[in-house]
Amino acid sequence: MLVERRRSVASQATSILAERIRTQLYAPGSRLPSESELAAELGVSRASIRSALGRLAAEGMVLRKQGDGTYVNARLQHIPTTLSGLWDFLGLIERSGRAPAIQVLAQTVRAASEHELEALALEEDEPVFHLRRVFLADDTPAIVADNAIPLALLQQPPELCDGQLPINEFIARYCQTQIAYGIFDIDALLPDGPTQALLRLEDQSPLLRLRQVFYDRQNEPLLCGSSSYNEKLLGLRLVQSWS
Amino acid sequence: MLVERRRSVASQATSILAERIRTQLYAPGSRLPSESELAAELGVSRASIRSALGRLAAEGMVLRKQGDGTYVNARLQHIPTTLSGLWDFLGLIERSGRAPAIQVLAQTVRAASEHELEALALEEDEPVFHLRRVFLADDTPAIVADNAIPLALLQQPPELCDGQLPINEFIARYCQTQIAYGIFDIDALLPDGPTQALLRLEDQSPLLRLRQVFYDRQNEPLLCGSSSYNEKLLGLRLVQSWS
DNA sequence: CAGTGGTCTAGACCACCCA
DNA sequence: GGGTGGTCTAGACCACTGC
Repeated sequence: MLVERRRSVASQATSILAERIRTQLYAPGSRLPSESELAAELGVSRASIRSALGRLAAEGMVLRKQGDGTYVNARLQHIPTTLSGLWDFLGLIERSGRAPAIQVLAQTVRAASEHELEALALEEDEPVFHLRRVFLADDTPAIVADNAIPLALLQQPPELCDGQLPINEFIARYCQTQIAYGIFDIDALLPDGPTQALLRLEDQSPLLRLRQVFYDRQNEPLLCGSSSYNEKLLGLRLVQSWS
Repeated sequence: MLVERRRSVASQATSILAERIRTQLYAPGSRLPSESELAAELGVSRASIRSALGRLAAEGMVLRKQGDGTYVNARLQHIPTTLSGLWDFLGLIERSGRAPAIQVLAQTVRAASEHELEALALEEDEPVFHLRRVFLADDTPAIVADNAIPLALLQQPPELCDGQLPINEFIARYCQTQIAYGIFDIDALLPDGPTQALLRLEDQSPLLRLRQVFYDRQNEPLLCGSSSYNEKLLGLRLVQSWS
């Protein structure tokens, strides 16, 4: 049953169960088979099944009741957003039911700003690769994202990089490394002139801003950036479950 | 070594390791003992140690490198906020280095608003218990929080309830149930007059707003509410780590 | 190569819920 | 009491890293 290589058994089990819930093979509100039954059916250990159910429970897709069973959450058929999904702008737009697209506005090399010098631990006057993009939802601008990467990390000439890539894939492809973690600051602000024009905002309605710094496994800064959301358009909805 | 009752071994191990990092017994940037060594030292299985390290890694406190070891994250000495910590306003203020306090502004029973009727799945004209509070950071108002609970859920006369309690303890104490999960919407908005006055805002600077609905294990709505942050004062900082 | 973290299993016991 | 999820253990093998 579970035979793919290179993908963990627990991860495959998660996908299978999520799919069964999505297709309502396990109907909303109904009780799933017990962990032992699922383990036997999929030919894996109960620990692997528990790992899979744990991930689904963390996303709110299922509710577990000790001594009773595991139930499909009937309230969450159309509300999937996790914290890690927050920075996946394309997925965010897609899940809102709109067609996502990326428009690259600028892809340049410039001196690092003061804030970038500190955040990226750079030497004075060290250049960064600056990527400015707009994420469109059904052709309507929804997010403006600016990202700066130390030029020294790029393994390719900047003009050859594909600015359409999601930022984690961009890093993986052109910096030959992986994002281990990120630190995010969320605040609210009134858009400046250019941002207001880019997002085609009529009034001065406030925006959500996400500023982020990503680090690799060696704890070296990879990227810092700032993204402004038109949250009227997208809506940031999270699920948080306890123990 | 690990002898407390009623608290899981993995949870106790998490506390022990977190404490060792906090007190720099494991210095910033240094490598922790291997999982097997920790398991032997604490007298628990490697699985329990891995569970503990997994939680610390999710919060960014340690970085794990396959084939190498687990390292104390030197960058995160003073940046602890997880998604679940976002709704713990007292802790949020405390971690920002200020003295937290709660001021109860209103503790009343009133008819449910239209939005509350739907969110809490109430019958027409059903009353709710409404709690309006301000969270102070060093005596400066930082957050205005409004919460509505179906009156039918309260096991005590509303005037006898202690409005100073954190909302999850309030629910546990007076509704005899527990929050299983919550759905949160984040947006940005300009404060209305009363809010602006309560938070003592001089200009019309935008606020972060968190709207939430909590559910219990039976998937019944427990509470809905809205909290406005003065994020200039507090700052919302999150850590997200991958795989 | 030896040692590390990553994955998985089989089996055990407990706390809890419901009939 | 029987079945469920919650916890924990011991042991195994793998993938990867650094020397």
